[in-house]
Amino acid sequence: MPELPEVETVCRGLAQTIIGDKFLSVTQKREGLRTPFPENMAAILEGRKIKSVARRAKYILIGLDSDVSLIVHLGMSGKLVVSEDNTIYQEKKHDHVIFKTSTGKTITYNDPRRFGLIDIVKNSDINHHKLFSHLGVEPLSEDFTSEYFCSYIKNKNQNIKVLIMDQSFVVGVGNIYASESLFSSKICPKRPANSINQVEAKLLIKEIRNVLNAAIESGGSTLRDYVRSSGDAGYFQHYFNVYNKEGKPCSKCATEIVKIKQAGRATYYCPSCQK
DNA sequence: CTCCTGTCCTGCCGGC
DNA sequence: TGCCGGCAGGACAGGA
Repeated sequence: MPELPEVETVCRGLAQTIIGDKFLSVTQKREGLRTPFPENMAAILEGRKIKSVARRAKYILIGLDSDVSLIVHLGMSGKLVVSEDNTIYQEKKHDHVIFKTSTGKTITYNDPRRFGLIDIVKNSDINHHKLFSHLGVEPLSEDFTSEYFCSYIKNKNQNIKVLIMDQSFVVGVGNIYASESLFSSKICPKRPANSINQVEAKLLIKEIRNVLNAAIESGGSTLRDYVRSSGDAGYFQHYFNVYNKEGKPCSKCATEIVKIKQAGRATYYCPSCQK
């Protein structure tokens, strides 16, 4: 999926284009995705004005004037694309929900693998919502400190790479940025989490933020099918140091990048730089 | 508890 | 050329 930078990019794109619009019509082409769509979704949304667009973890929160929020998660392959030109909507394969707004925009939720989800929650209930209650700290917030890091990992024997992808520890870091930030920190992804000392924790926090911020600056990464809400591709993938680079020379020391599997997911690292 | 595996679904790529 | 296995940016349940 889109990881934090991609979701952030989509949110910023949406915020610039759809705030102030009203939902005119909502058409769903199926009953749901990973979970069923909310009951009466169209009735709840139609006529409502969009007040805000925000991100929590990898969730997009579209706040409405009825004090509820539309929650959208893009899963692995979801896209939320806005077209602004008031033209007739042309259905594409895997368009699951089509939102039309009062200013002639069409927002389509397209998701081939259907791992995403859409829900509607009262704003006052968001933090208690099943999807949100277990979430850890935002990596770009001040809550992600080395004290938090070190106390969390105390009894964790889990690989550090798997841990930084765990959304109950820190949110938004997915498979790409986990490998990339460990490379920048010179930390081997196979290290048990509780072997990370405070100096390394500080460095890793810094590098996670650097990598995420750099990716946001670049408009996210575009692999197979992620596109920004404008429909434009991001270009952070050109700056990958290790992700998808198996067998290629390390940018720092020219050692071949290695690919391993951890918790069922591919991990890329430089066996020479990362200790 | 902690940690790992399997699973949801479609599409794409590489190997044969 | 075509078929097939494996893999893909996530997250959850369930089991060891």
